[in-house]
Amino acid sequence: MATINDVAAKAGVSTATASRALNGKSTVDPALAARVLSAAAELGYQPNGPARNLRRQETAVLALIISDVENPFFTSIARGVEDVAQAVGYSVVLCNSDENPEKERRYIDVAIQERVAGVVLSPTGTAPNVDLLTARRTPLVAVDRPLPAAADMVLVDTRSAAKQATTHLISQGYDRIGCITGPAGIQTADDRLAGYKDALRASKRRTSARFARRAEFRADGAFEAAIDLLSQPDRPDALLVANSAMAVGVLEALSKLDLRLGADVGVVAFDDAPWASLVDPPLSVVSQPAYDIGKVAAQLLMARIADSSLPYTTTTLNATLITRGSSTR
Amino acid sequence: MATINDVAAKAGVSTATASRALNGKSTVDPALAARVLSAAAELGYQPNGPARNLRRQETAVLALIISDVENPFFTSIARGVEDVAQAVGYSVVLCNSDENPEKERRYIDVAIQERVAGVVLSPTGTAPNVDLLTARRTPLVAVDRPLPAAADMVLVDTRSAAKQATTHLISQGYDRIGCITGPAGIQTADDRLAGYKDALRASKRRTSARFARRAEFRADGAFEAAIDLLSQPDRPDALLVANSAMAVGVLEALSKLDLRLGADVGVVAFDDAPWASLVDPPLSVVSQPAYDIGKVAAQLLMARIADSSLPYTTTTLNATLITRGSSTR
DNA sequence: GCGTCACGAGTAATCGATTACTCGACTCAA
DNA sequence: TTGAGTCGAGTAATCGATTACTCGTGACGC
Repeated sequence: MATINDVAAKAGVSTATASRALNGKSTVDPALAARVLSAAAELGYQPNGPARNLRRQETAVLALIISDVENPFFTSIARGVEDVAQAVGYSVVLCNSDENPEKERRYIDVAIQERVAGVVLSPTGTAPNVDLLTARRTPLVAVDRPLPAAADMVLVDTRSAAKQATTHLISQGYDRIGCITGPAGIQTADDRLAGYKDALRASKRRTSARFARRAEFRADGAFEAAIDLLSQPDRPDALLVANSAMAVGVLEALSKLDLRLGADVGVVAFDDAPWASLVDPPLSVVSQPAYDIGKVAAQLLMARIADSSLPYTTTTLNATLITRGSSTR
Repeated sequence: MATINDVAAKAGVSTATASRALNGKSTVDPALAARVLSAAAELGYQPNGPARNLRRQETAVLALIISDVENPFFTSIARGVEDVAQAVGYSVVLCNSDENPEKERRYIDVAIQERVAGVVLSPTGTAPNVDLLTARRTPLVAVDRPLPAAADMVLVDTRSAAKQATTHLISQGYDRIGCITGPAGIQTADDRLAGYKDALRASKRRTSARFARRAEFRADGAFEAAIDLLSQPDRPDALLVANSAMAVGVLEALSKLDLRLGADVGVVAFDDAPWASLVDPPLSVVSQPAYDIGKVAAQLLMARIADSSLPYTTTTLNATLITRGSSTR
């Protein structure tokens, strides 16, 4: 593969001049620069990234480590990050930690080793993973879930959204409201449960552990949980569901138990999936501004890359409740 | 950030020995190796990727360039690629070309510059983009869509699946069958249309351009197309839809036009989305083995990285028709 | 007892691009 | 005419890790 030396030789200049010409630096005779450029084109020269990065001690690559590529919420974030990054000439590499702290650590290691310019992370692991980054002053923005560490964060007011959704269910006349949320320790899962309890408490209802269940953020776990909840003698008559994959499981459970969505069991789920309005009745959802999360995160990251002394900020975006038929009797 | 020299100095050995110890090479006194390892741990040493890659002239990173991160079909492929890569110690970086040849080229450039070990590509652009890779003998596997170039490919027998799905609709008594597929020039879109026509021809029906529409592989385009098709005086009584995002648009159109799924308009869509069985009646689909595509692609890529002289192969996986209520009157 | 060999460890070259420093040529003003 | 200043281009150091080659030590065989 052609190197810059080959280009320089072919153009009859020194490597230094070739480098300057290729990078559009000020001080090169236009005639020489043209010779260099055409030599480069002829040879199909592509700069050697590792060599350049080694010398420059910096890269124009951002790592985006998300906890689930198959979750549309995270892929929307990805799109937001990417749009911003592209606009300023950065590339984004997406890594899938799969809610697995070990995989997360591996990708953080890769990010550090490749000396990426910055990292956007939806943290699944615990503090030690993140410390690897902060210890090296790698610019970092956490999305979706807060971090104890010193870092910028972009979050959603998920707790109050959960409260609002639950209050909505109460106002619609549902009485025994349950909640299916994600694993303990995942902040968003805990927040949604907390918001749910906030609403019950605010309306002077007793919160009962019998009506709350946890499962992986997936359809099958939610299915089991819903079957379990809805098979109780005094089953819940409404459910708050913590994301759209879980909503699939819940709706399957309703259908299996022959319960009517809305009429028998009201449902509000987090994440406005494209299919939400296709089910009958249409599904009420809490819509999260995923794309904006990514966008804001990328902007914060770019700012911090430019100036590492910036104070750390936490941006909280609003989720909005979209009521449809599934939360009305 | 600590370098290998710092580690060597701290352990009181030469950099060469430090390097050998850190890489677990044979010929190092265990005592020295232990000193090196503990020095490295103490300093929080992380190798400098660019330096290592520069010297080694190779990386343990695969690039996966897909045309739409928000399409579950592609994220399933991603998961397949990643599982295989992880198992053999490679990392995967995901790049989103967004069906945009220009973005695709940019990411291919990045892949070349970073000297990734190999590329898995769902090609959206035209030949020149890919030539950049083949000219440099970068191992390449094309997925989902064929490539004129010399490369391994992993495809789906999408044409015959489309034929089979259409034949199924015919056998269910639908008479005027339409097709909503993706943009011209995208092979899978063309194949699905071709398979659809194959079936019509095989049953001695006239294929009519009036019943075929193209749109972006998205819900909104398919919505328009469906509205358009179904507003005709002698509207189709069944539709073959080229992917699950489009299916969302089609179902929205049905609902808007007050047509009953199945009874008024039979539908079979490509991709078995998790929500397909939640709509009423459940949606019949052509299920593609996305995860396996990714898995096979990664295996082929690893094989070619190990031995570049391997003959090029094309693997065609089978899609399976899953009939549910939406294709029965 | 001496030469050979094996082995562990160090020295220094190397990967390719960038850039500090240097050098020569030329301009312009005194 | 000459010295200061400017500008363009080349030389070589540098980034950090790997590794070919070299060197010294000690074991072993003849």
